Amino acid sequence: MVHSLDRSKNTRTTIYDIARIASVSPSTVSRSLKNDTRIGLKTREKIQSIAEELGFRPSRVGKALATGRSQVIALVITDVSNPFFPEIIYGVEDKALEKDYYVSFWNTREDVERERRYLKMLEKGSFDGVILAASRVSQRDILNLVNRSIPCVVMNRVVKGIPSVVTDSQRGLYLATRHLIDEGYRRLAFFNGPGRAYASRQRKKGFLQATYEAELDENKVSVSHNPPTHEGGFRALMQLKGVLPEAIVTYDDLMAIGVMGACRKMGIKIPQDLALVGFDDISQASYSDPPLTTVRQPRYFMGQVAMNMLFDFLSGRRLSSETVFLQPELVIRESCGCVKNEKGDEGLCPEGSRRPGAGIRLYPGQRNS
Amino acid sequence: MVHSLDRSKNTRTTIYDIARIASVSPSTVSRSLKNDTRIGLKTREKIQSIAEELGFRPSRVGKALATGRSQVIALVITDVSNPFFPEIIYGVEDKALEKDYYVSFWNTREDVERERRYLKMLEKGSFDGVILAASRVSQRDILNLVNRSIPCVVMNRVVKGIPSVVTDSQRGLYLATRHLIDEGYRRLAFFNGPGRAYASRQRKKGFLQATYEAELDENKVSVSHNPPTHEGGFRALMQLKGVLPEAIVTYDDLMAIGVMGACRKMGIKIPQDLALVGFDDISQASYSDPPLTTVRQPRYFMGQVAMNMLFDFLSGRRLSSETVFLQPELVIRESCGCVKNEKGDEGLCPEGSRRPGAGIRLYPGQRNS
DNA sequence: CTGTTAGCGCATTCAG
DNA sequence: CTGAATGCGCTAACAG
Repeated sequence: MVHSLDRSKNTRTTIYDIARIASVSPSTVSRSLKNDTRIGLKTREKIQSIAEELGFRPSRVGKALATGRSQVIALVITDVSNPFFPEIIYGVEDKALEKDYYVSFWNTREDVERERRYLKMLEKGSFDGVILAASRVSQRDILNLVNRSIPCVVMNRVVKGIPSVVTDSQRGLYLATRHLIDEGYRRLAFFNGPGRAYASRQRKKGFLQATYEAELDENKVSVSHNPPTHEGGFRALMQLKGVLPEAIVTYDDLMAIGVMGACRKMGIKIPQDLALVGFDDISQASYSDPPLTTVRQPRYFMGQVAMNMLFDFLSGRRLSSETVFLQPELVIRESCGCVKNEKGDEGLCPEGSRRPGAGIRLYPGQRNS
Repeated sequence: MVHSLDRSKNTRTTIYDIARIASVSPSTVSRSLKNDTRIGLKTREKIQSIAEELGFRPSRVGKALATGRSQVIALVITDVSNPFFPEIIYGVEDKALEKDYYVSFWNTREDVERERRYLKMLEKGSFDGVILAASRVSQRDILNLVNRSIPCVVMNRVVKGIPSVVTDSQRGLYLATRHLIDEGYRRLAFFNGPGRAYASRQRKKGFLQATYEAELDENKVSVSHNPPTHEGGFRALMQLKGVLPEAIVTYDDLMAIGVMGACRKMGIKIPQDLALVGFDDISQASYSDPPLTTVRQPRYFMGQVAMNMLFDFLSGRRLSSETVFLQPELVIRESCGCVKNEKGDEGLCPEGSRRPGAGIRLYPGQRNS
């Protein structure tokens, strides 16, 4: 069926075009396309089929102007090249797309000034909300943003008064340290991240908690602060003085991989001479040499949770500022020395072992699919 | 100075508010804020200062509806976790932000169906243009998208009739292979990527060109096709039969790193037993063990160029469908065995060596900053 | 140099 | 069950 509509040039088809063809009013079209039951079934179907036929795509911009909602949220991260983020991004994206939302990324590149500039652009911008997946600015800056009335959820950090989703990394580090102690290691070092950051403080607590509990000799336990990067780990190991620890836990996997590099250079064998445990379970962790024992954060799930919280916020369903804690999980591979590599398949990445968010169930009403 | 404006609640300040306060018409405000010289300097400044004072942020949505431009472009990539993309993304982003454009990412995750779905969402959507930084769909699909009248630029691939920006990877592979031959290697293997892809065909040509030129014994030269991943490289090496080549060139750095893993496992020493050259110069290449010799693509610059081409397109300045070829550069490190590591500083990432787009100057009117 | 007016595409009262 | 009218915030053509 061909309608007498001028689709000749670049002019987009609107609900008015459809209205004209269907001999109804634009509002009827608008309602029908949303399947509003107030419109008779016949008209509704008729209109929908016409829309289909014309390949009608509603203008998000028109809609945005009318509703005051752009259906776009902003996701602030530090750096797309950081392997920590992809899974978080996918979690956010998948949830967003389910509700026909888009996500726009903002890479601060670890630059506080840049982040501050971005936040300024975001406030009262065209975004319905913001997820700060990694933020280095002060709490004040964040609260400022929020007071400018843009809904916001933060991740990997707790900001009072703002909904947050974090992994309980104190517990994560406790688990890792405890495991090492159980395996008989006594001389332990924790290569922590930058001192002031929320996660660093939590992880340090977890580390110390485990060592205190086991009543380890304080002289055999050390904590240092380093950049949370490959190079940070490399340097930290090279700069060790005195006796080599029996085991090292690092703030994140990138550092652990840096430590591995340094050990290769120094002729230190992992895990024979040194046990090593990381944090995050980035994908490289499973094909490093040896495969890295680490503490997994349920990143994909975290992304989903954050997006859901933002949706709740947007729909006014929940204006709470609760913090959601997700549980980490110790992933034992070979670098901690308590698993023998008999099958000899290290180096290949066991897909099954990194199902996003597997086994975590803490956020009320959430399920892992 | 305090104006009698009700800023009590969530209602955003508009040009009408400013107009009222300044006792001018909205259009005067609109013009003044764009610094339109038709408006008297005094009024302009007065209005600008009022806007400033009120913290006025123009609504992109209103503007979009009025102008038919959303100031958002879509960037289609396969996977944020692929280290190939970050620099491209930054190039696009930086250029976009300069002109107050936002970029929205679309991760196809190497899934052709997903990509097709995305392209459908993009057509006539709320985007001013699309950059396909990595596309796996057919040319037809792409041309379809474009015919739906959304400006489009493709990268890393040449599509007839569409502006493209690609690295001359035939030349890249020629340079790599030629270098190995010059260094005396004669038994060469090329671990290529998937056979059908544009880049694979080009790179294979470059490899063969160099081997023909040097009149290498055909029996000592081999090409295989593999997934362009860490695992693809790992597997390719494990599956080698017969005599180990003296040197291997891989389709990309990820594969090369996979090869390194396999070699460690097999007790093959690089570069003593085997020379290795990658492609791309991802950041890991400089801190692998040993540091990887590779062919650098000017990715940051490519991103900038693509964004600029899209802008040209949008402003109607150039509707050409030219293909821009950028020149690759051979980056010699240690894995090819022609540089001795005397300083012993491998493992650290030499920042200076990866300045984005350094030294490339091929796109007319472009400069590297 | 500045104001008036009329949309851009859609959602949403309020009527009927 | 449906239509008319209005407005979201801004731009731009047309008048002065």
